[in-house]
Amino acid sequence: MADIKKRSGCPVSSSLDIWGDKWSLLIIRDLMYAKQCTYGDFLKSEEKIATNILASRLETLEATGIITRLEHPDSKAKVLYKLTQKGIDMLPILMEIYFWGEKYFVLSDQHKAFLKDVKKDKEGFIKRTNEKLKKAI
Amino acid sequence: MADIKKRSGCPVSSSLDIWGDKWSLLIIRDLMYAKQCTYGDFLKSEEKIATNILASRLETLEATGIITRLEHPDSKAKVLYKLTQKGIDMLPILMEIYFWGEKYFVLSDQHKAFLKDVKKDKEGFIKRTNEKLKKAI
DNA sequence: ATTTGCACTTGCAAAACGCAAGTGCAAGAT
DNA sequence: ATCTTGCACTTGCGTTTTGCAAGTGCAAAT
Repeated sequence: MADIKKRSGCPVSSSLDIWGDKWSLLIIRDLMYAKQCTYGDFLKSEEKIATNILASRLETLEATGIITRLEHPDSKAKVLYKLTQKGIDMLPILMEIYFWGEKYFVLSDQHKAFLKDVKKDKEGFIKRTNEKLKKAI
Repeated sequence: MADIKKRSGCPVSSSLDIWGDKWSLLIIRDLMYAKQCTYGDFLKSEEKIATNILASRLETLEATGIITRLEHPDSKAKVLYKLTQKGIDMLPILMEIYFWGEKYFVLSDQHKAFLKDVKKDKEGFIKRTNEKLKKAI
Protein backbone atom coordinates (compact mmCIF):
# COMPACT_ATOMS: atom_id res chain seq x y z
CA MET A 1 0.00 0.00 0.00
CA ALA A 2 0.99 3.68 0.13
CA ASP A 3 1.21 4.95 -3.45
CA ILE A 4 -2.06 5.70 -5.17
CA LYS A 5 -1.50 6.10 -8.87
CA LYS A 6 -3.26 8.92 -10.64
CA ARG A 7 -5.00 7.97 -13.82
CA SER A 8 -4.86 11.52 -15.16
CA GLY A 9 -4.33 15.17 -14.26
CA CYS A 10 -8.06 15.73 -13.80
CA PRO A 11 -8.85 16.65 -10.18
CA VAL A 12 -12.05 14.61 -10.31
CA SER A 13 -10.17 11.55 -11.44
CA SER A 14 -7.46 12.07 -8.81
CA SER A 15 -10.11 12.44 -6.12
CA LEU A 16 -11.78 9.22 -7.19
CA ASP A 17 -8.39 7.50 -7.16
CA ILE A 18 -8.45 8.06 -3.40
CA TRP A 19 -12.03 7.70 -2.27
CA GLY A 20 -13.91 6.52 -5.36
CA ASP A 21 -15.53 3.40 -4.01
CA LYS A 22 -18.65 2.34 -2.15
CA TRP A 23 -17.25 2.71 1.37
CA SER A 24 -14.82 5.59 1.84
CA LEU A 25 -17.42 8.34 1.77
CA LEU A 26 -19.51 6.46 4.34
CA ILE A 27 -16.55 6.49 6.71
CA ILE A 28 -16.22 10.22 6.14
CA ARG A 29 -19.96 10.64 6.64
CA ASP A 30 -19.74 8.88 9.99
CA LEU A 31 -16.92 11.19 11.05
CA MET A 32 -18.88 14.27 10.04
CA TYR A 33 -21.71 13.21 12.31
CA ALA A 34 -19.69 11.86 15.18
CA LYS A 35 -16.50 13.96 15.09
CA GLN A 36 -14.55 10.96 16.23
CA CYS A 37 -15.08 7.24 15.89
CA THR A 38 -13.46 4.05 17.02
CA TYR A 39 -13.02 1.08 14.72
CA GLY A 40 -16.00 -0.52 16.38
CA ASP A 41 -18.16 2.56 15.79
CA PHE A 42 -17.68 2.27 12.03
CA LEU A 43 -18.66 -1.38 12.18
CA LYS A 44 -21.93 -0.40 13.88
CA SER A 45 -23.11 1.65 10.89
CA GLU A 46 -26.18 0.48 9.07
CA GLU A 47 -24.30 -0.55 5.93
CA LYS A 48 -22.30 -3.25 7.70
CA ILE A 49 -18.84 -2.86 6.24
CA ALA A 50 -16.61 -5.94 6.44
CA THR A 51 -13.77 -5.67 8.93
CA ASN A 52 -11.00 -6.18 6.39
CA ILE A 53 -12.47 -3.60 4.01
CA LEU A 54 -12.77 -1.13 6.88
CA ALA A 55 -9.14 -1.65 7.83
CA SER A 56 -7.99 -1.14 4.25
CA ARG A 57 -10.09 2.02 3.77
CA LEU A 58 -8.90 3.52 7.04
CA GLU A 59 -5.36 2.82 5.91
CA THR A 60 -5.68 4.66 2.60
CA LEU A 61 -7.65 7.52 4.12
CA GLU A 62 -4.92 7.96 6.68
CA ALA A 63 -2.15 7.57 4.09
CA THR A 64 -3.75 10.29 1.97
CA GLY A 65 -4.15 12.63 4.94
CA ILE A 66 -7.94 12.64 5.10
CA ILE A 67 -8.19 11.13 8.56
CA THR A 68 -5.87 10.78 11.56
CA ARG A 69 -5.51 8.00 14.04
CA LEU A 70 -4.99 8.92 17.64
CA GLU A 71 -4.97 7.33 21.04
CA HIS A 72 -8.13 7.04 23.01
CA PRO A 73 -7.83 8.95 26.30
CA ASP A 74 -9.47 6.09 28.22
CA SER A 75 -7.49 3.14 26.97
CA LYS A 76 -4.52 2.11 24.90
CA ALA A 77 -6.55 -0.68 23.37
CA LYS A 78 -8.88 1.80 21.69
CA VAL A 79 -8.08 3.95 18.70
CA LEU A 80 -9.80 7.18 17.71
CA TYR A 81 -10.21 8.30 14.14
CA LYS A 82 -10.85 11.92 13.22
CA LEU A 83 -11.01 14.00 10.09
CA THR A 84 -8.10 16.23 9.19
CA GLN A 85 -8.79 19.61 7.58
CA LYS A 86 -8.46 17.86 4.22
CA GLY A 87 -11.21 15.51 5.33
CA ILE A 88 -13.37 18.26 6.77
CA ASP A 89 -13.10 20.03 3.42
CA MET A 90 -15.03 17.16 1.88
CA LEU A 91 -18.17 18.29 3.72
CA PRO A 92 -19.51 20.30 0.74
CA ILE A 93 -19.15 17.23 -1.49
CA LEU A 94 -21.01 15.12 1.02
CA MET A 95 -23.75 17.71 1.38
CA GLU A 96 -24.35 17.90 -2.36
CA ILE A 97 -24.64 14.13 -2.42
CA TYR A 98 -27.24 14.41 0.35
CA PHE A 99 -29.20 16.98 -1.66
CA TRP A 100 -29.08 14.85 -4.78
CA GLY A 101 -30.15 11.81 -2.82
CA GLU A 102 -32.97 13.79 -1.26
CA LYS A 103 -34.31 14.54 -4.71
CA TYR A 104 -34.09 11.01 -6.08
CA PHE A 105 -34.60 8.61 -3.18
CA VAL A 106 -37.30 8.11 -0.61
CA LEU A 107 -35.92 9.34 2.69
CA SER A 108 -36.62 8.46 6.29
CA ASP A 109 -38.24 11.16 8.40
CA GLN A 110 -34.96 11.55 10.20
CA HIS A 111 -33.04 12.29 7.02
CA LYS A 112 -35.84 14.55 5.81
CA ALA A 113 -35.70 16.59 8.99
CA PHE A 114 -31.93 16.80 8.89
CA LEU A 115 -31.89 18.06 5.32
CA LYS A 116 -34.76 20.46 5.85
CA ASP A 117 -32.77 21.99 8.67
CA VAL A 118 -29.57 22.14 6.65
CA LYS A 119 -31.26 23.78 3.68
CA LYS A 120 -32.56 26.66 5.76
CA ASP A 121 -28.99 27.92 5.61
CA LYS A 122 -26.70 25.70 3.61
CA GLU A 123 -23.63 27.92 3.75
CA GLY A 124 -24.17 28.53 7.44
CA PHE A 125 -24.52 24.84 8.19
CA ILE A 126 -21.31 24.01 6.36
CA LYS A 127 -19.47 26.82 8.13
CA ARG A 128 -20.75 25.81 11.56
CA THR A 129 -19.99 22.12 11.01
CA ASN A 130 -16.55 23.02 9.77
CA GLU A 131 -15.92 24.95 12.98
CA LYS A 132 -17.28 22.17 15.11
CA LEU A 133 -15.09 19.56 13.46
CA LYS A 134 -12.06 21.82 13.48
CA LYS A 135 -12.24 22.00 17.27
CA ALA A 136 -11.98 18.24 17.42
CA ILE A 137 -8.70 18.13 15.48
CA MET B 1 -28.30 -6.41 -14.31
CA ALA B 2 -31.14 -4.08 -13.37
CA ASP B 3 -31.63 -4.16 -9.63
CA ILE B 4 -29.18 -2.24 -7.53
CA LYS B 5 -29.56 -3.20 -3.91
CA LYS B 6 -29.52 -0.47 -1.33
CA ARG B 7 -27.29 -1.10 1.63
CA SER B 8 -29.25 1.29 3.84
CA GLY B 9 -31.75 4.12 3.90
CA CYS B 10 -29.01 6.74 3.91
CA PRO B 11 -29.14 8.85 0.72
CA VAL B 12 -25.35 8.97 0.58
CA SER B 13 -25.15 5.20 0.71
CA SER B 14 -27.90 4.81 -1.91
CA SER B 15 -26.11 7.26 -4.19
CA LEU B 16 -22.88 5.34 -3.86
CA ASP B 17 -24.75 2.14 -4.62
CA ILE B 18 -25.31 3.59 -8.10
CA TRP B 19 -22.21 5.56 -8.97
CA GLY B 20 -19.77 4.84 -6.14
CA ASP B 21 -16.81 3.61 -8.16
CA LYS B 22 -13.80 4.97 -9.97
CA TRP B 23 -15.45 5.44 -13.37
CA SER B 24 -19.09 6.51 -13.26
CA LEU B 25 -18.42 10.11 -12.27
CA LEU B 26 -15.86 10.43 -15.05
CA ILE B 27 -18.52 9.47 -17.57
CA ILE B 28 -20.79 12.10 -16.06
CA ARG B 29 -17.94 14.62 -16.12
CA ASP B 30 -17.43 13.97 -19.83
CA LEU B 31 -21.12 14.53 -20.47
CA MET B 32 -21.10 17.80 -18.53
CA TYR B 33 -18.34 19.09 -20.76
CA ALA B 34 -19.52 17.66 -24.05
CA LYS B 35 -23.31 17.58 -23.67
CA GLN B 36 -23.39 14.41 -25.73
CA CYS B 37 -20.87 11.68 -26.33
CA THR B 38 -20.55 8.55 -28.38
CA TYR B 39 -19.12 5.36 -26.98
CA GLY B 40 -15.88 6.16 -28.76
CA ASP B 41 -15.74 9.63 -27.20
CA PHE B 42 -15.70 8.14 -23.71
CA LEU B 43 -12.88 5.82 -24.73
CA LYS B 44 -10.82 8.83 -25.84
CA SER B 45 -10.75 10.30 -22.33
CA GLU B 46 -7.40 10.56 -20.63
CA GLU B 47 -8.16 7.90 -18.05
CA LYS B 48 -8.49 5.12 -20.62
CA ILE B 49 -11.45 3.15 -19.38
CA ALA B 50 -11.65 -0.46 -20.57
CA THR B 51 -14.37 -1.14 -23.13
CA ASN B 52 -16.21 -3.73 -21.06
CA ILE B 53 -16.19 -1.50 -17.98
CA LEU B 54 -17.51 1.39 -20.04
CA ALA B 55 -20.33 -0.77 -21.38
CA SER B 56 -21.29 -1.92 -17.90
CA ARG B 57 -21.23 1.61 -16.45
CA LEU B 58 -23.30 3.01 -19.30
CA GLU B 59 -25.77 0.21 -18.69
CA THR B 60 -26.24 0.97 -14.99
CA LEU B 61 -26.29 4.73 -15.55
CA GLU B 62 -29.01 4.26 -18.12
CA ALA B 63 -30.88 1.76 -15.96
CA THR B 64 -30.88 4.22 -13.07
CA GLY B 65 -32.06 7.08 -15.27
CA ILE B 66 -28.93 9.20 -15.11
CA ILE B 67 -28.16 9.06 -18.82
CA THR B 68 -30.15 8.30 -21.99
CA ARG B 69 -29.13 6.55 -25.15
CA LEU B 70 -30.36 7.97 -28.41
CA GLU B 71 -29.76 7.60 -32.11
CA HIS B 72 -27.11 9.63 -33.79
CA PRO B 73 -28.66 11.86 -36.48
CA ASP B 74 -25.86 10.98 -38.93
CA SER B 75 -25.80 7.22 -38.68
CA LYS B 76 -27.57 4.24 -37.19
CA ALA B 77 -24.24 2.71 -36.30
CA LYS B 78 -23.53 5.51 -33.83
CA VAL B 79 -25.13 6.00 -30.46
CA LEU B 80 -25.39 9.21 -28.53
CA TYR B 81 -25.37 9.40 -24.75
CA LYS B 82 -26.76 12.38 -22.88
CA LEU B 83 -27.51 13.28 -19.29
CA THR B 84 -31.09 13.22 -18.09
CA GLN B 85 -32.25 15.84 -15.59
CA LYS B 86 -31.29 13.38 -12.85
CA GLY B 87 -27.80 13.33 -14.30
CA ILE B 88 -27.63 17.08 -14.80
CA ASP B 89 -28.55 17.45 -11.14
CA MET B 90 -25.26 15.83 -10.24
CA LEU B 91 -23.40 18.90 -11.45
CA PRO B 92 -23.14 20.45 -7.96
CA ILE B 93 -21.59 17.25 -6.65
CA LEU B 94 -19.09 17.24 -9.47
CA MET B 95 -18.24 20.91 -8.92
CA GLU B 96 -17.56 20.39 -5.22
CA ILE B 97 -15.24 17.53 -6.13
CA TYR B 98 -13.45 19.91 -8.51
CA PHE B 99 -13.07 22.50 -5.74
CA TRP B 100 -11.75 19.93 -3.31
CA GLY B 101 -9.35 18.61 -5.93
CA GLU B 102 -8.21 22.15 -6.69
CA LYS B 103 -7.22 22.57 -3.06
CA TYR B 104 -5.36 19.30 -2.68
CA PHE B 105 -3.86 18.43 -6.07
CA VAL B 106 -1.54 20.19 -8.46
CA LEU B 107 -3.63 21.29 -11.41
CA SER B 108 -2.86 21.91 -15.05
CA ASP B 109 -3.16 25.50 -16.26
CA GLN B 110 -6.26 24.48 -18.14
CA HIS B 111 -8.00 23.17 -15.03
CA LYS B 112 -6.82 26.18 -13.06
CA ALA B 113 -8.30 28.56 -15.59
CA PHE B 114 -11.55 26.63 -15.73
CA LEU B 115 -11.98 26.68 -11.96
CA LYS B 116 -10.95 30.30 -11.64
CA ASP B 117 -13.68 31.15 -14.10
CA VAL B 118 -16.26 28.99 -12.35
CA LYS B 119 -15.50 30.45 -8.94
CA LYS B 120 -16.19 33.97 -10.09
CA ASP B 121 -19.83 32.99 -9.89
CA LYS B 122 -20.37 29.45 -8.72
CA GLU B 123 -24.15 29.57 -8.52
CA GLY B 124 -24.33 31.31 -11.87
CA PHE B 125 -22.07 28.78 -13.52
CA ILE B 126 -24.15 25.88 -12.25
CA LYS B 127 -27.35 27.56 -13.36
CA ARG B 128 -26.00 28.35 -16.83
CA THR B 129 -24.57 24.87 -17.31
CA ASN B 130 -27.83 23.38 -16.17
CA GLU B 131 -29.69 25.41 -18.79
CA LYS B 132 -27.19 24.51 -21.48
CA LEU B 133 -27.44 20.79 -20.75
CA LYS B 134 -31.21 20.93 -20.41
CA LYS B 135 -31.47 22.17 -23.98
CA ALA B 136 -29.62 19.09 -25.16
CA ILE B 137 -32.12 16.67 -23.61
C1' DA C 1 -4.36 -15.71 36.53
C1' DT C 2 -8.25 -15.73 33.48
C1' DT C 3 -11.60 -13.74 30.87
C1' DT C 4 -13.44 -9.99 28.10
C1' DG C 5 -13.17 -6.23 24.75
C1' DC C 6 -11.20 -4.00 21.01
C1' DA C 7 -8.58 -3.53 16.74
C1' DC C 8 -7.33 -5.62 13.51
C1' DT C 9 -5.48 -10.23 10.24
C1' DT C 10 -5.97 -14.22 7.71
C1' DG C 11 -8.05 -17.61 4.51
C1' DC C 12 -10.82 -18.51 0.97
C1' DA C 13 -14.61 -18.43 -2.37
C1' DA C 14 -17.04 -15.24 -5.32
C1' DA C 15 -17.33 -11.16 -7.85
C1' DA C 16 -15.33 -7.29 -10.31
C1' DC C 17 -11.56 -5.47 -13.02
C1' DG C 18 -8.43 -4.88 -16.92
C1' DC C 19 -6.44 -6.17 -21.03
C1' DA C 20 -6.62 -8.10 -25.70
C1' DA C 21 -8.99 -10.03 -29.17
C1' DG C 22 -13.25 -10.93 -31.44
C1' DT C 23 -18.14 -10.06 -33.27
C1' DG C 24 -21.95 -7.87 -35.66
C1' DC C 25 -23.95 -4.38 -38.12
C1' DA C 26 -24.08 -0.11 -40.86
C1' DA C 27 -22.07 2.91 -44.16
C1' DG C 28 -18.70 4.26 -47.46
C1' DA C 29 -15.39 2.85 -51.19
C1' DT C 30 -14.31 0.03 -55.43
C1' DA D 1 -22.59 -6.17 -55.63
C1' DT D 2 -18.67 -6.79 -52.82
C1' DC D 3 -15.15 -5.38 -49.86
C1' DT D 4 -13.43 -2.67 -46.40
C1' DT D 5 -13.72 0.47 -42.62
C1' DG D 6 -15.77 2.34 -38.45
C1' DC D 7 -18.36 2.00 -34.47
C1' DA D 8 -20.43 -0.22 -30.45
C1' DC D 9 -20.08 -3.42 -28.02
C1' DT D 10 -18.94 -8.82 -26.24
C1' DT D 11 -16.06 -12.54 -24.86
C1' DG D 12 -12.20 -14.94 -22.58
C1' DC D 13 -9.15 -15.10 -19.18
C1' DG D 14 -5.73 -13.96 -15.72
C1' DT D 15 -5.40 -10.69 -11.80
C1' DT D 16 -7.25 -8.03 -8.16
C1' DT D 17 -10.73 -6.77 -4.94
C1' DT D 18 -14.63 -7.94 -2.16
C1' DG D 19 -17.21 -10.19 1.41
C1' DC D 20 -17.82 -13.41 4.95
C1' DA D 21 -16.15 -16.10 8.89
C1' DA D 22 -12.86 -17.25 11.90
C1' DG D 23 -8.64 -16.25 14.21
C1' DT D 24 -4.88 -13.37 16.59
C1' DG D 25 -2.70 -10.19 19.78
C1' DC D 26 -2.72 -6.98 23.24
C1' DA D 27 -4.76 -4.22 27.01
C1' DA D 28 -7.83 -3.82 30.72
C1' DA D 29 -11.23 -5.56 33.74
C1' DT D 30 -12.52 -9.56 37.04
